[in-house]
Amino acid sequence: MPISPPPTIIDIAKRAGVSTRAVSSALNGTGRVSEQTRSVIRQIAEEMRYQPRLAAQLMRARTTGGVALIIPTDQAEASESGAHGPLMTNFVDLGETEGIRFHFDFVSKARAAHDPAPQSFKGAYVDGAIVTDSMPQVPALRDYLMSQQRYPWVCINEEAPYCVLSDFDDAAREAIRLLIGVGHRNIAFAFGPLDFISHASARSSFEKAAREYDLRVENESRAYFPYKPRREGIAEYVAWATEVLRRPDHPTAFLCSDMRISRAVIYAALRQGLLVPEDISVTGMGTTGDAEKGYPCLTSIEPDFRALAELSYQMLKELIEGEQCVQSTRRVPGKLVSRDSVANVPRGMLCG
Amino acid sequence: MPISPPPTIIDIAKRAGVSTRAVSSALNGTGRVSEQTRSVIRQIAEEMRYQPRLAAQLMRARTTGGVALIIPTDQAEASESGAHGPLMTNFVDLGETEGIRFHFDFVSKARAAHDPAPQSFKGAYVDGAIVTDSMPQVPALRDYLMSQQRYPWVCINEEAPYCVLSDFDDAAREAIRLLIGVGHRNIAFAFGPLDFISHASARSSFEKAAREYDLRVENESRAYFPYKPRREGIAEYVAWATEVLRRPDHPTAFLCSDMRISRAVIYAALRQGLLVPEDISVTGMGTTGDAEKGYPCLTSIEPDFRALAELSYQMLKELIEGEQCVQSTRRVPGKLVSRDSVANVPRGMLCG
DNA sequence: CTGTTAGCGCATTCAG
DNA sequence: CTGAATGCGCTAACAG
Repeated sequence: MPISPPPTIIDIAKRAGVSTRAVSSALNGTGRVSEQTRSVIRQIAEEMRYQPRLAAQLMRARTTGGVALIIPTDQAEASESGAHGPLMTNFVDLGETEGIRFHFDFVSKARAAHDPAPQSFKGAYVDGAIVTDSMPQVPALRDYLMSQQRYPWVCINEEAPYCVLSDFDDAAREAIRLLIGVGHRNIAFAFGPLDFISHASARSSFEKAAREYDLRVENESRAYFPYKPRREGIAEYVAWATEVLRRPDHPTAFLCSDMRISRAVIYAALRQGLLVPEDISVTGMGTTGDAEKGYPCLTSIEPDFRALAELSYQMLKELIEGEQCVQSTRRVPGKLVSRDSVANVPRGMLCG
Repeated sequence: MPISPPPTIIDIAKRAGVSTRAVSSALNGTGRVSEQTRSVIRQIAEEMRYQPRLAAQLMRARTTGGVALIIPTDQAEASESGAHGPLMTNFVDLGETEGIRFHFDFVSKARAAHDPAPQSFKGAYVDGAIVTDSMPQVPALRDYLMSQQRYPWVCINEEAPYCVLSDFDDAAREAIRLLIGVGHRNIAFAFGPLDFISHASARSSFEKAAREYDLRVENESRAYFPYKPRREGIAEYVAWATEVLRRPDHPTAFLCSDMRISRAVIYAALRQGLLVPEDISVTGMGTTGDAEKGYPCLTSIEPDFRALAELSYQMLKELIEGEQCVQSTRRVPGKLVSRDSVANVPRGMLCG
């Protein structure tokens, strides 16, 4: 049997012997309808499995109730930033509680090069956009966003006219306090590419905290790794960590701004017979998923994705609704979560 | 200045001094318009930055040109299945080349419990759906999909009336041939929860290949791990691997159906002074991202996400367009990709 | 061959 | 509570 076309309010109106206006009122709670007819109409709508057509609603409405979540992605490193997963699921949650349609819109470097306008800005079915980080990878997109006026947008973890940024100051302090508390004095820092705001911000937070706690970090114990795709990066991290750990007075703890660097350090340590966390402590930075995808699970600093999502949406909402001027950049503190990669400094290495 | 509303074909028609029909024809290549007026109209549309309103197009069209990619997700383990990333980016690519709107629709266990109909089935803005695996986590969704008639759907890596499944037979053979080729004879198997089709299918592929190559796998060298969330799982893997590796005649290679198990084995080995890959070889199964997010990068079996996406879309297209009966379940071979976790069996352990 | 007119589709809402 | 108008892109039917 051919599937009958979806019912419209007209079908319902006929069946109920009322006008379409009555149906609309009854279902949306607008206008005036008697409780009597309202419940009859509801009943019938239920039976016929009525669902309003989004297209028809969008035709009428001046505002769409939709928000694009724009995710710049270079196909090659699609899976590298573990942040997209948690961000998306948090936006899904938010969409459910706030009743808005989030439209996930991946824009690839290749596409942006020949047409920088994101797909979701094309059909007039969103009111604005939230843009996730990793924009340095897709510069054309940024230029386009700045140049257009129609859609308000706010950035997550990226400087922009309106943005919300992770703040790692507290978490960095906490991490260093934790390490000092269990006896570590000789600590190494390792950072990912500083043109990514998360790494740059982690660095400044760590350096600030180190100063506050009078921690001396040797220059040889500081590393800055440029961007390398995938495996190449890791090989470099391992080489560095191996080198550092060969020194007789090597550090007993490593603070890293990237999970892969952390993993590389652990690997390098283990290969020289140094156990983690018994001999060497390591912390990471990134998502829960990445922290728990290997062993030992990493004590690490994590962005507060929930808050990032909520705040960015709040800002966007203000921008969409109001002439109201909102605070243009906000910060949300990251948090340190303790797992299994930090322990007391070994007896033999205690100094003072 | 207030932003002027987006232009419509009416605005263009006025500006060009023609009818709206002419504009529509010119822009869509339907009907007949002289090259003359066509280029004039195109010019004007360009200048005015005209974009057709999706809502208006959808109103008229009987088919929407949209496809939902339904991703069942339990918030808690959102980041666990690394497959979502590669799948999504492949669908984005596909959407660009095929000119279809893919609508990513995450459905959480919680939501499905009180309303099993996916959001994307509500407003009549897609023609059908592709459903990714991990459905066992959200059983209500499956029941709903089976019960409804309106939208055709095809499953990826999950048994269903229409589905496309990864086939690891060839890759498993290749993996075992690789290991045997470099001298391994004493091999262990470790599998994740068998109620996930990927693990179950990996198991049968490995067992089949083992028989073909006359490989004897001791019963103590086989492990089946039930589903445990996150860290708990890993601790168990490590305990098992540690135990196995303590045996004097321990295996020299581990074939695992999950990257986390692989990582746990490597960790356990390293802690007992066994190097990977020099002393112990390990393979994994999963995504490129997970294989390269730690060290050593894992030689592993990977689903062919590109083909999975393409085939599932082809099938769905046939279902949407045709009364045509399509082949109802198709298989796409996974592939073995060599990285750094497999090497020659150590001299001392060579047998025969 | 080139073009126009007159609806269609459907949920919402203003004026009765 | 009802009738009719609105929003906009598409297309069958018709005219020059």
